[in-house]
Amino acid sequence: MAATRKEEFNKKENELADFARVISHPARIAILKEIARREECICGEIVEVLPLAQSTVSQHLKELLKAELITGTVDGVKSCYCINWKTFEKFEKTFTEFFVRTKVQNPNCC
Amino acid sequence: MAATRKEEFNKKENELADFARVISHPARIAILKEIARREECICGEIVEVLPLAQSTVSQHLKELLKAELITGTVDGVKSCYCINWKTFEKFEKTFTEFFVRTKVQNPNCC
DNA sequence: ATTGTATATCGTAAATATACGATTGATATT
DNA sequence: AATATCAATCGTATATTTACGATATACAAT
Repeated sequence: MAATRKEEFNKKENELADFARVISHPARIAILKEIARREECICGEIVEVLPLAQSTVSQHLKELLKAELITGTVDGVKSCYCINWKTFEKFEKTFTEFFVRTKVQNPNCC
Repeated sequence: MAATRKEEFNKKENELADFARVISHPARIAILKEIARREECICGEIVEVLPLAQSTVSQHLKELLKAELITGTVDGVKSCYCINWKTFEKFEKTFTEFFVRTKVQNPNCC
């Protein structure tokens, strides 16, 4: 790239694109599902389940934290992760809105 | 990377991740919205509206075609693009299912 | 036939993402 | 205090993505 042109698009478009990027890797989806399934997960449990090195899982967790899709708390030497349901709902709403609004734009659809 | 490990994740996870990747750039979202709004778009109209070079828009269109989110037909010297609503619905369903199922996994949520 | 127009493709540069091993830091155990 | 364990971070290699200009191709208009 010369330089990204993302700033030239509007906020909604960038927000949806950013949200999509967060879940655009199967590892991050698997991590989210695992944490949701267990209610809360220590990092080691996630590493055990995923076919990736510990450092790679840690990187993916960092991405999810940055997006605030999960929260992380230190429990002694371990790290415990939970889904941040508030953000999770926000993601869901943003995607749903995109799909619904885009369809509505086109009166002949469906 | 050494080599991607995506094959090691299951089909559903990879499908959702792939779908997310397609809409993980604001230009592609803007293109989809523009096509939906106009019902059908010739390439030039999209290029006019987007803050990107013609060749870059063409690349994004190719991505959307590859994902079958749009269809493209040649009309003389011009190219006309439409939303492929069938795939569009499939995307919507896949995202919705992910959000709903992940929430259901966690009985204490909401 | 020549010229113009629209768009896809090619080549390339640079940014970003993904993955891993090694290291670090912090706590827990002995 | 010494050692073990867990997880974050660093450094690095490589793959992928994004962007553009230049070029090629195909049709339209003159």
